[in-house]
Amino acid sequence: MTIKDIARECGCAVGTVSRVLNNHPDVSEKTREKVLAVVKKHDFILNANAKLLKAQDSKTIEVLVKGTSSILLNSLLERIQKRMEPLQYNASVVVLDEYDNEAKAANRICSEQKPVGIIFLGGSPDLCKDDFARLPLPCVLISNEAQFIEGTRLSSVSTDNFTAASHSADYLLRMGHTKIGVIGGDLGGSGITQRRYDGFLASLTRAGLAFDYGKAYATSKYSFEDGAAAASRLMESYPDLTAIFAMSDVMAIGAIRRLADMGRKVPDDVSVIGFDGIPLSSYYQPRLATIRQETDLLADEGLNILLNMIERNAPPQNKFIPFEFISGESVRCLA
Amino acid sequence: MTIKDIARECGCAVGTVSRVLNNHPDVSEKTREKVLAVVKKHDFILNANAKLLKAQDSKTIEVLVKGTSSILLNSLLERIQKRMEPLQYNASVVVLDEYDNEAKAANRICSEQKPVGIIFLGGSPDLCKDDFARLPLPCVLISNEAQFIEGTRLSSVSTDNFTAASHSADYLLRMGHTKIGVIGGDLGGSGITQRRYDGFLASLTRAGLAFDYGKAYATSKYSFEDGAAAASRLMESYPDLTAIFAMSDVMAIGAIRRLADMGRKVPDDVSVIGFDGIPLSSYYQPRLATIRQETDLLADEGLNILLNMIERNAPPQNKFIPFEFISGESVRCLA
DNA sequence: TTGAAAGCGGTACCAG
DNA sequence: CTGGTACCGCTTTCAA
Repeated sequence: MTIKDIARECGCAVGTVSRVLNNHPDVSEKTREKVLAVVKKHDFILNANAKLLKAQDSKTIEVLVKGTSSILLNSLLERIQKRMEPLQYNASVVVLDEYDNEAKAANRICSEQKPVGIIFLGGSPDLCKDDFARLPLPCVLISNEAQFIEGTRLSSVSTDNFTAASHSADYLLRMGHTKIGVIGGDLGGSGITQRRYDGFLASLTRAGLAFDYGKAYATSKYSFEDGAAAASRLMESYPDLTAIFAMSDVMAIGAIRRLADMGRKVPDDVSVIGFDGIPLSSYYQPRLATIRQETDLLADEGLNILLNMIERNAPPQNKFIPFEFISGESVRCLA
Repeated sequence: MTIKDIARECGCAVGTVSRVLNNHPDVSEKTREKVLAVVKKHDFILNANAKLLKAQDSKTIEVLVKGTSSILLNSLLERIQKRMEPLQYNASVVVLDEYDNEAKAANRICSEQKPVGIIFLGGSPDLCKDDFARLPLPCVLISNEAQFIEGTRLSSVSTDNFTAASHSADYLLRMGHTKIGVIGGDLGGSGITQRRYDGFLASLTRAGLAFDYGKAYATSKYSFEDGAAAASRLMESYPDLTAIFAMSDVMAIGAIRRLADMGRKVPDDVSVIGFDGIPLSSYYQPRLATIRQETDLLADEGLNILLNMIERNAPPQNKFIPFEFISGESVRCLA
């Protein structure tokens, strides 16, 4: 079933059918109705491949998601889809594997889908600045900071990870904790992990405390299981710690569970603080102390910036959106 | 940058470049090398739109995911992608909104992407049997039961929801609970919710107990928040219940948290049992009693069945995979 | 082994 | 307002 078949059945030319299906105004009402009737009858839909092959620009905004596993990404995605709905653009979501290069993928998608803009969710963009720099269209990174990538039409909206982490650390210090362990991702690069670590360290330094990376830092992936394992290692290398700063809620919860299994109750014996503010954090027992990232705001701002770049040719922009500290029930005051 | 540009630069015809890029054997080694060099130099990639427009069949298996929000779906998706990697097929993932018709979408994708098979994750297929019936290629539903859809090349792999729910109910009964509330989705249709409800009821009936739907059933969506709200309603309509059967772990956790806030401790005051066996269930406090669905097995079996249909023209097949009951810490024995 | 050319299903321009 | 037609980038058949 092609546009040709429809045209034949309507007794008109393919061009006419195309015009009807694309809502062009220059078609007589009579013809339009006839065509629509036949189209409906067959449930006909235009072949997107042919359409894109021809098109110079589609009204599509591409959303590139890297790693579906994160709860955060899912809520961002949901919000973006909802916000795009009433707009003249349509969203196309592409899910990338954890390990493939999002900028390369973006370049390919550009030439194929011809989107008017791209939204990046997740991933760690420092890996491939060059590929990012090559992108010829408006892009926005959501939840990753892009301040460091230059020479592109690349914006970003994110939480101020440095300040937020520093805020959490200050809270722990204020509650009388000085022996603090950290559970986080791999350091290095300009990723989120490093920013959070820097913020944490800055607070400790300001308070005149040293941080012994070797005994007080445990590396963990983004999973309950890994968070739990990291907690075990931490308790071994740093048995007298009184608080743990985890770089995600998921790690924090893995840690809390493991601590409980080791007979250490949170917050009575050990305090734990998370990061992200996922819904679960307020449904866990105990409720997690954490940094709530306003995912809806992140998504909205990201979209706004992108639309500004697309429609008004606005320059790239790197924006922080405010975070909220939730004190929860997982930190005990030693003072 | 098109195949024409490459051809010009190589001093050969487009057909030759195409043959090289598709690994056809009938190209001289010399020509092949020259073409590949130029291709590499420009990082050239074929335009997928043009390719698909032309192609009769792609070696693509389409994965249609409905509703990203579910943790279960994400782990299924991950597993499927991993398993497909070494195969001759490539996976293409399409994420659908909660509310659009997956069978219609599948029909469109069929004519556009020309996949060799489709995997459906999530959604409730009873809505549109006709559209499913129209699908002209091997399909498999994972985690949904498709026993009832006829006249299609439609297979399914799922947990035996009826038996599993019945098993949970029996467990509660054996622990001395007779006043049991239920938190679940909308009933009706042949969806998972109804199957679980039927299984639950069957056990109660077998034990000679009546179930008062009006006071003992609270409807909830798949979220912590809704599970919590449902728990509130349930405690109001059925204050003296001693156990709650929740149709998902997420609902169960929402309920447990709300019960705690109402001063009812789980399992001391109220017992709660979940369903799904998501990773969180064993990291929550208390650990959840639940039905563990073997997601990896679900994914593997689904893929196997699909491949059998594609490659050996095997008939559709509806398969249950075994589940595991986890007793956890959220149910108290009254006996 | 290679080149030339006919489509795949649309869109958009040009004439009428 | 409508029909005819040249392309979009690629694959594949047919000849050379």
